[in-house]
Formats: sequence, C-alpha cells, structure tokens
Amino acid sequence: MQLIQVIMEYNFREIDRKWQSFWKEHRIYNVDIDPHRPKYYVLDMFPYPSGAGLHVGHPLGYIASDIYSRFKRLQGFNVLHPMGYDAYGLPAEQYAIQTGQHPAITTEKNIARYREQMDKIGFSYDWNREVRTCEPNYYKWTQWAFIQMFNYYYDLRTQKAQPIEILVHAFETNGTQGVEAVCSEEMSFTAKEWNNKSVAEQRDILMNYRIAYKADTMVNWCPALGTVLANDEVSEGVSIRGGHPVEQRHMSQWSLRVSAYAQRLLDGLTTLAWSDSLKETQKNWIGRSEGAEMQFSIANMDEKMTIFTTRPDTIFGVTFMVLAPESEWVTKLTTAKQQSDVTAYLDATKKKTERERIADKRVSGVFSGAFAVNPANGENIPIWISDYVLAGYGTGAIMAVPAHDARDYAFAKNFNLPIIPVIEGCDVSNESFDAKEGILTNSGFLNGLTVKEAIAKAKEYIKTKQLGRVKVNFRLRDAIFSRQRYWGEPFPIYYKDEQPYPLDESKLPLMLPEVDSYLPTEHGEPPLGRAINWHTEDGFPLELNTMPGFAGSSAYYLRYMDPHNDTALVSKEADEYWRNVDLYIGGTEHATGHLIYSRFWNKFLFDLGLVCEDEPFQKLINQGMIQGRSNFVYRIKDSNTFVSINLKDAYETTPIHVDVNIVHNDILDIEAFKKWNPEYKTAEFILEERKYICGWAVEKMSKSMYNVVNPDDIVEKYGADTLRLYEMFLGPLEQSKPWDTNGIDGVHRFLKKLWNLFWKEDQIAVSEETPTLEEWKALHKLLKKVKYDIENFSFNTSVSAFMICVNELTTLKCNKRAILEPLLITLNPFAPHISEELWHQLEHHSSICDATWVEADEKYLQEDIVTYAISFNGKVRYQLSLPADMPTDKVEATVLDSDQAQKWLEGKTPKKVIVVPKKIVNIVI
RNA sequence: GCCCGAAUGGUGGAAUCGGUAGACACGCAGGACUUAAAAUCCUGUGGCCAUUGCGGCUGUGUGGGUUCAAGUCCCACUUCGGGUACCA
Repeated sequence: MQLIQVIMEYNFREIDRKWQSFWKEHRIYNVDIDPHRPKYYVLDMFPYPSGAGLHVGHPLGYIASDIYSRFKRLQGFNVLHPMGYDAYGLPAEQYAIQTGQHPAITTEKNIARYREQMDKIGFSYDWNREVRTCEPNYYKWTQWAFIQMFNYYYDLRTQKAQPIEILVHAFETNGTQGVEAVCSEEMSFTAKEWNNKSVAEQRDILMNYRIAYKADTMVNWCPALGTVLANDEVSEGVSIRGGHPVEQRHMSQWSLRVSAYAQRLLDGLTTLAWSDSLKETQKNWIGRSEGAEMQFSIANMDEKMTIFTTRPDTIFGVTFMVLAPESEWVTKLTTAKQQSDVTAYLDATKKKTERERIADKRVSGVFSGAFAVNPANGENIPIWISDYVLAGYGTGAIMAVPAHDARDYAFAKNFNLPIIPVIEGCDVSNESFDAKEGILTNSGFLNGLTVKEAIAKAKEYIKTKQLGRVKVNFRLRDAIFSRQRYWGEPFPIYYKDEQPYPLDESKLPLMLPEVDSYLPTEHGEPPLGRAINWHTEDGFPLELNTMPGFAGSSAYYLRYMDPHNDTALVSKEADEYWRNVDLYIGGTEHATGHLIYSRFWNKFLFDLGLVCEDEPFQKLINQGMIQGRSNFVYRIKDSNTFVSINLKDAYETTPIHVDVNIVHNDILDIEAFKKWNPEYKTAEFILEERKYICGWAVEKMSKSMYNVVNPDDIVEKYGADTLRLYEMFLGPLEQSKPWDTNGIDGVHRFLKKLWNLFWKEDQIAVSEETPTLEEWKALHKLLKKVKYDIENFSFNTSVSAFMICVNELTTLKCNKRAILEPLLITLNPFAPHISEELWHQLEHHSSICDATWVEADEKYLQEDIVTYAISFNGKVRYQLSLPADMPTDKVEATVLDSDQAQKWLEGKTPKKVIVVPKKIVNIVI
C-alpha cells in the first residue's frame, strides 16, 4: 500500500469552491443602505448574454472593478457593486427566426451560462440586485420613462423638461407668442387659432414638441435586419451588428429628442472624470458649431432661402448656392428648362445607398435654373443641387465659397464656376485655402480685418441688416426609438383615431405578447402584428414597434439602487443615498451610443426631480480590448508533414491555424494535435530540439482563428486567483493587448510562494514574534505602492509589487503574523480565495472582506543611508552611499573630496555641481 | 482629411514631479536535486568591445532643439492602433 504523505499544497480547486460557497451562504456581498457609512458605487457595463459565453477578454474590466470594490470596502465604504444582463437584442431574435426557439429561452440559457462562468471567478457582486432588461418588473420602468418623455417638452427658457400641460396652457392663452421650446419645426399661431383647432390637429402640433415623439423622418433602414437603426448602430453605411447595408428611407418612427439636451450634454463633460479621448469622442459626436443662419433672396421670387454657415466672413466669396437633393426647395426652384435634368439627377441619387454615396468621391450635381441674390453685394448667383450637401444638417442648403472650402472648390472646378479668393495672398489655383487665418480682401466692409474679426463683424452685419441670425448648430441628432422587431420592450402606446396615446401607468408593465413567428407579417407589419388580442381593454390597437437595445440599458444603474421597488423606478431614499455611479468600467465602443443615451435619460429624470444627480457616471475607465493571439503550424506543401517554425524556410509551407489550447508557450502538444482533427492523425513532424515550435500572430479573438480562450479552462488549470492576477498583470488596464498565456506560470508560482510562507512541512507555521526592521519595510513599501496603484488603476504594477514583497519575505524566511496578516488584507482585492483561506488558517472566523485596510506607515520607509548616483557631465559613473539627512552643500563637498571623484575630474575644476537631494549629483566639468 | 492615443530587450511590460532606463514576469542559457522527467532552487541574461582585474562605448521609432541632466519637455517626420467624416 502506498504511503500517503500529507503535504499542505496550495490546492486552489478546493479553496475556490470552499470560499465561493461560504460567501454565498453568509451573504457576504449583499449590501443595504447604511446612513452611518459613506457609499461607493462601482459599476460594470452589463453584458449582452450571447450564445458563445464569456471569453477571457470579458472579465478584464470585471476583475478591475472587483478589485476596486473590495479595496473600497476594506477602507470602510458601503460598496454597491451589482451585475445584470442587457437581455434584449438582435442575436437572440435572429437565432429565434432560424430555429423557432423563443428568444426568452435562449436568453435564459445564456444568462445561466454567464452566471456560472462569473461565479467561478469570485466576483463580489450583490446578486440580490440583479436586473434583466427583458423582465416585466424591469421594463415596466423603461415603459414608464417613455410615457414621461411623451408627456414632457423641453423648455429653453428654464433649460429643462417641463410637463406638456404648461405648453398647452401657453398655447391657449398666447399661442406660440413667447414660447421658447425645442421642436422639430418652428410654428407660429395665435391663441385663437389654437383654440379653434380640432383635438387631432392640436395633438399633431404637440407631437412637434414632445421629448418622445412620433414623426415622419429620414431613417437608416436595414433591409436585411428588417428594421431601422440609430446613427450609432450604423458605421460606413452598414449595420454594426452583422454588417448589412443600410439605406435612407422616409418612415414614421418614434424618436427621442436627445438634441434638446445637446448643450447640457456638452457642458456636463467638463465635470466628469473621464479620459480625454472619450470626452473628445462625445464632443465630436455632439458636434457644436457656431455660425449664422443667413437668408438669401431668390431672383423673381418673394420667398427667402435660409442657409447655415460658420464662415459668414467669406460672404463676398460666395459664387453659387447648393441644395441637398432631398431639400424641399428643389421642387420650388427648379425651372421648366432644367426639370428633366434635375429629375434624372434626383433619381440617380435616390438609387445610391448611403454607403455608395460615401464611397463615391466623384463630384456630381445639377443646376436648378434658379438664381439667388448675394445679400452682401447684390450679385445674382446660380443655385445648384448636389448630394454633397446633407439634408439633415443645418438647413439642407449652403452658400458655396469655392476659394475657401475644399468641397465647394472641387464642385466649382468640375462645373466651371467662378472662384473668388477673399483672403489676402492665398493661392487658390490648385486647391482651396481652408485655414481660418489671414486678412480679408475683395470683401467690401470686411477688408483689412482678420478672419476672427471679420466673422464677428459679419455676424453683427447680419443682425443689424436683418439678413438672418447668429445660430449654434449641433451634429447630434434625435435618436430613432422604434424597431420593427419582436425581442424588445413593447411601447406603452395605443391608437385612437390614428392618434397615439400613452397607456395609463396602472396598466404597466405592458407585457410582450407571444407570437407564432418572429418574422414580419404578410402586410409588412412588425412581428407584434401577429400577436392575438394586441389591443387595449377598450379595443384600441397597441403599437406594433418595440424599443431599441439602448432603451433598457439607459437607466439600469438606477434600478440597481432599488431593484425590487414596485411603485417607483427608484425610491427617493435609495437614490439620495446611492446618488450616482462613482466608478464605471466598460469598453469604448459605447462612447457614442449608450454613454450618450444614458446621460440624456438621466438628465431628463433629473429635470423631473426623480434623481438627484445631473450626471450618472462620475468616473469612467475604459478597459482595453483583449485581442486573440493565434498559433500556426506549417504544413509542407502536398504532404501531411509539419515543420517547426525556425526550420520552415527550407520548405514550401502553408501556415495553418491551430487551436491555442493545445499549444503551451508556443510549443505544440503533438499528441493533442493528432487528436484535434482526424486529418492530422497520421501527421509527421520535423522538430527542432525535440520540440515543435509554432508561429503566432495577433488577430481578433474568434472561433475561426482557433484562438478563443475560455476563462473556465484557465480557472480549472490554475484557479480563479491566478486568472484574476494574470489578467491584471498582462499590462495597463486601458491598453488593448493580445491574450497570451505565456506568463501565467509566473503568476501561479507567485501564489505558491505566498502559500509557502505560511507553511512548514504539513503545518501552518506562523510566528508571533516582532518583525525586524527589514520585514516591516518590505510590508510597508507594499502597502504604500498598492494603495497608490489601485487609486490610479495601475493593477499590473501592484501585482509586481506583491511579487517583490513575497520574494523579499521568502529570502528573509519571514513567517510572522504581524507581517503576513496585513499582506493578506492587501492581497484580498486581487486574490480573494487564497487570502480568505489563509486568513482563516490564521484562526480568524469572519470573512477577510470585513477586515480593515492597513495604511502604510512612513516611519518604516525612511532611509538613514541613501545611494547617490554620481555623474560627470550627465554620465553616471559610480554610486556613493551617504546619510539621508546630509545637507546638499555637505554632499557636494564630500563627493568632490572622494578619491573616485578626483579620478574623473582629472585635475580640472568643476564648473558647476548640481545636487538633487537623495537622488543624484551631477558634476559639470 | 480631421481628432485622440501609442512606439522602450527575444516577449508582456516598469520607470508616479525632467534626476541611476529595462522593475516584475515570461523565455532562454548554465548549474543543483533526480536513474530520468516534472516540480523546486541557484546563477546569468539590451547590444557591441574587453573579459588575466576593474571596466569602456552605445542604447527608449527617425531627425533636430531646450536643459547641468530627456524614454519623459518643444518642433518636424515615420509607422501602428482607435474614433469620426462630404457636418458647410
């Protein structure tokens, strides 16, 4: 019989399991409002539970936020750290269409898988607060918020959302006189006119003001997906999900008046602790531009055409006008003679998709036949039509200044239109002069002014001559809010006499109905058109569209504060305690979508007095993307023989992707390779030093590249703590980097080393002795470093600090409780399982999560003797140890006196000596 | 095109305020233990030269500049990554 020797090894599998169930059983991570403790709210962007499960890139941000949460908890904060699922979405629905499986079922299954994977990593989430956007008790509040938006308009004078009744009252008493409200279309009527209108007419007018409104708009229609998409869901003319072509189409759709909040969304950025690049991205997306709206008379017509320009100073350089093909002016202005040409051009433009329009760099356009009058000099200028002018921005019409705008220049050259430079000394013979600097010329009353001065003067001129007005334009558009899909929140809207009405709040949630198929109906209605009894109790039909993906993710952070509340999205008490997210971690891909919509949604609720903070996410960290690191084997042409990378140049080879899970440190597991694919069962190998070494490349992590690494496999092989530490050790959190398992052994070795500090043979062996100065120093150096690093999200350097400390303690053979206990507490946020196990081995009976963070004590860090680097003319020559408190003049004298210095001085007198206390001495000869 | 970010050994990366570049880890080389392997431990490891001593030169994408001192600041450029785009 074999003698079983009991060696207390670091048995991570057992330790992980033991403590994960302990935490669950003792509800270690559940939190409640506690007025006696300061709150801290740490949030991860909740995932969409896809069928593929989590790969090793997903937990990166979750681990970082978990470290931060645990750190804050140890510091005495009451930490809210929740998790949930963004459960509505296209992939589940596409899968449902293919398989007939209800999306709720696949979503449920995927969530279970995600949960299982997350549980294995040991996160400190309060699962009691989990939210799922597809659950009625959650989407009730998404629907509720939509009703509020329907019932509010944006008042410019108070700069906030106001109940629509206030607007109605204003119309009843004064008409549009004195009303300053954000609207789709400027309106003008008297109180009498308003009061004489029918209910339907009045409701149509109000729709023009509502924050959630339905309007006939130009939308991004994606035929392949059978739905419209928001601007942030489209890139370069194709859908972000799936890459299907997107075209422009006129449709009646629900929209959110996000643009009303453009200025506040821009201003709010300055108060946020976000990265500069992310703020810049949002700033560009909001796209504020200051300029002027100017009216141009049309020759032989009474009406005036309005354009928007940021360069009113170049008015004397205007030689023609351009209309967007979709502009309503096109039909008004086209002359009989030009009619056929214009029609042909419009047809050609309509046929092109957005993508083709962008891709096509050729200049195209057509003359309308009409002329406008330049208000500055009274000259007649032709009006053209071209698709380089966008209908949706400004007024859909521009004044063209070919000398100073590259696009106008290209157009003028192509159609042989005059080019008049209005900046002194610029050369426009080959290209336009776009710079916003120089002195004006050929410009009447603007001559001699700088561009900046001229812009101001031109604006003044426009105002006094009543040619137009100073105007700020934003690029930010309203968000299209309807989707012609099944798997989303139903709108709490019904139709009576063709007019949309919100449901009474008592009818919420309006449950998503069952349908027999997830495809549109035969009449082209959305899938909800198939639902039976899809109408109100009174028989009024319900809205057939559903809400988009960003609906449910816009206010989820609020719901976590009070997830079970049945009477409010969040109670006043919970909101006033948790307030907003202190730290938000997630990917940059949400910069122009979710992070704009959430801020908008929050500001709206803030206007309603429902939330007490104007901005939802105080600090935001973007974790980098984890890319895949693929491995290759090299097959010799026309054979089943594979050659190791450094020998491959002697043969003609084809690289073949090989599963990274059967490669370790770029060395192929040959037996596993033969089993991996039957084709390779009889494969032969040309090895170098008895090994097959694979090639590698950084690529996107995907199944087809065989480079997907699953966190479960890493946890199974090394334990959760190794995975956590290694993901952090990989590099700076915010940097994108390839996943590569090559260094993981080093991190695992560190944990074993740490474990060994506590054990002697098979016994836990911790001494109660007082530590030496060196031991104290090793610890306190760590305490200081780790705190600094966590606060700066530099987790990779804290892992190396732990390694240094454990290496030092191992050398010192330190097993003293006074050192090891604080070490465990410091390590706990990073490696919760091993620290909990050892904590209990030290005879503690409560969780280490409730320990108190140990602060570094400077007294252990002070040095009596410091090493100076002695340099001559900036070159370090040797080191010299001197007392730390030696005054600089004394340091200088001592250094110059030494024999070594004399050698380097070679008898010369130093010109200058610089002493940097405790660091360096530089002697200039 | 415009905006933002990055570039450091064979590899991932460190250098927090302009003050000893390469911490920590991987890999590699040599050694100890072992019949052997794994595991573990020790030593070395930017490059070049000298290694019979100390050592010397050089080095953070390229070129220039500021400074006693530059990976770090300034100017110009190259390459890569990200965002965005007929936005007037």
